[in-house]
Amino acid sequence: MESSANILDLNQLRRSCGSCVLNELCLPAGIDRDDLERLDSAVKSRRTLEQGRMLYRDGDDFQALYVVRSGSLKTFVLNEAGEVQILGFHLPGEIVGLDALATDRHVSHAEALEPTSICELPYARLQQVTLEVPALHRQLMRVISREVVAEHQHTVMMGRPQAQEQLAIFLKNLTDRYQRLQHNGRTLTLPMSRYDIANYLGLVVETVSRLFSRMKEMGVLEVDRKSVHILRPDLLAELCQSHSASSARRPDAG
Amino acid sequence: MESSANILDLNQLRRSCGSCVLNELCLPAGIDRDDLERLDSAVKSRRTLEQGRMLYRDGDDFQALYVVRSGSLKTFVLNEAGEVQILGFHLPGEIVGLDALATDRHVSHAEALEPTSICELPYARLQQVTLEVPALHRQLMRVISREVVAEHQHTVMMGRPQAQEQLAIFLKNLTDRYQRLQHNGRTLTLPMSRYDIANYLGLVVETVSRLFSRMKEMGVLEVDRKSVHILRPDLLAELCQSHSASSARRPDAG
DNA sequence: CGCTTCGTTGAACAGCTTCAAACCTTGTGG
DNA sequence: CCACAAGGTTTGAAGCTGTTCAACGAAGCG
Repeated sequence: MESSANILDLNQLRRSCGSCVLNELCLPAGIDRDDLERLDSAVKSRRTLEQGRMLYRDGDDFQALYVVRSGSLKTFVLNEAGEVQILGFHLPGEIVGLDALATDRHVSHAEALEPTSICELPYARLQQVTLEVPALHRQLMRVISREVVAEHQHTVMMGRPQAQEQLAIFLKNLTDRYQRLQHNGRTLTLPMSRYDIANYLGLVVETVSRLFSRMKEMGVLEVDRKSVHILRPDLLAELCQSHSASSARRPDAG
Repeated sequence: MESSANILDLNQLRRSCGSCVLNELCLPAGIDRDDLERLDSAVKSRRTLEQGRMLYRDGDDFQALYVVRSGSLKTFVLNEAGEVQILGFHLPGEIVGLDALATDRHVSHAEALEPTSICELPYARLQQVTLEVPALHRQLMRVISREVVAEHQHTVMMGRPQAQEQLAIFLKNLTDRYQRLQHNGRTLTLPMSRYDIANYLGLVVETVSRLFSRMKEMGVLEVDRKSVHILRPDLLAELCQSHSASSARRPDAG
């Protein structure tokens, strides 16, 4: 097909599948090998994207849900003025495309942040299989619910009054997610730009850049462009806690 | 059961049902009267909450999904420091409880903002009915997807750099939602406090209060405590547009 | 090698937050 | 019924954090 296919590493794919939502879509639901193979052969189909390529756009017909196999995506919306708001970053094993279930059209954009391999789940076929394997329905709901909860975390992050806290939570969340992919939990290569991080957090790029520098000075981490090494996970965790004494403490406890 | 039941007005309930997700759960999916009645009798069960009462709490077992019939809810999470982050306000016809599908436990709180009537959908029974009426499965997915999209809108709102823009979008969104409930689209009674609004937008209460005052001075609206009357919907719509020339304009259009 | 984009740093500014006080509403108990 | 308490709301003044504007360096790409 195209040369970007060789970039993909088979071992990485195997690692990805181990933590793939597809896996969770089947295994814990008491599905036997027969059904699993039916699912596997029926709905899987691979697809690769170069950096910067769109998986889908706002307005596209809904065809499928997608699971990231390797690489990463960002999803975002544009307003009338052409301003971006990034909704999420999606790592291997994570699902995208749920936005289109409501109206049969996508209402956001999905773009590859790096060379990325995608597992496509044509919805018509997926629906058919969930009909034949009812336990899958429940599992699919679980996966979707996780997406809802993940967005809650994004909200919490954006709601923090201190930018440093926001970035700390962002980095902690990212390391946690990469750790599940059996990466070294302390070193990560950010697939997204500073602009993307800033936009995702509701900040400007200068602020994010300064915060990285400040955290470096504090000895929390080392940064060199896309590469981040967490020197003091304990300090990072502490920065995730609020240090402003006020801010929305709960009035009553029950 | 309890005296709060008389607060509920039958006409209002009828209005609510007209725009209820349950309605959309059935009608447009080509479900016949027979199936519809099966769904209706199987999953509906009413429940009322006084102001300040919890529908569910973080950690509660997952029992059911809930649809607001009348009144309103707020959902929120608490961090270790006891700080609140409000995730959403939920008006008649809207669904809550999806957060628990992933882990079979709720990971957020839901509290009544006013005397509120709830339609409970015990998940076990709902699942059974969706098994018998496959078209319902698709409809349920639509409803959930709408929830995802609604959270995207929350993200966009929080991502705006100007507080005034945030509040304008918030008010516009709220009037639009009440309008679908066949209320007068220009007058609304806010069920939530200024604190709640501020927290939802990631601001402090003083800022929200000042913004209301400023919008009043601008002739956009009239405010008296919980009561808000939109005098100039056109101006409000304009305030929803960004007036800061910069902020995340898209680099490329293709 | 020059161009463009991304990232970093500095200085000035603006807007939101913080702190403080007063007002109003609501509910409670004398 | 009124006084008081408690919480919600508004307004003012000061401070600070993040933004804006600007410049520069580094990396990626033709």
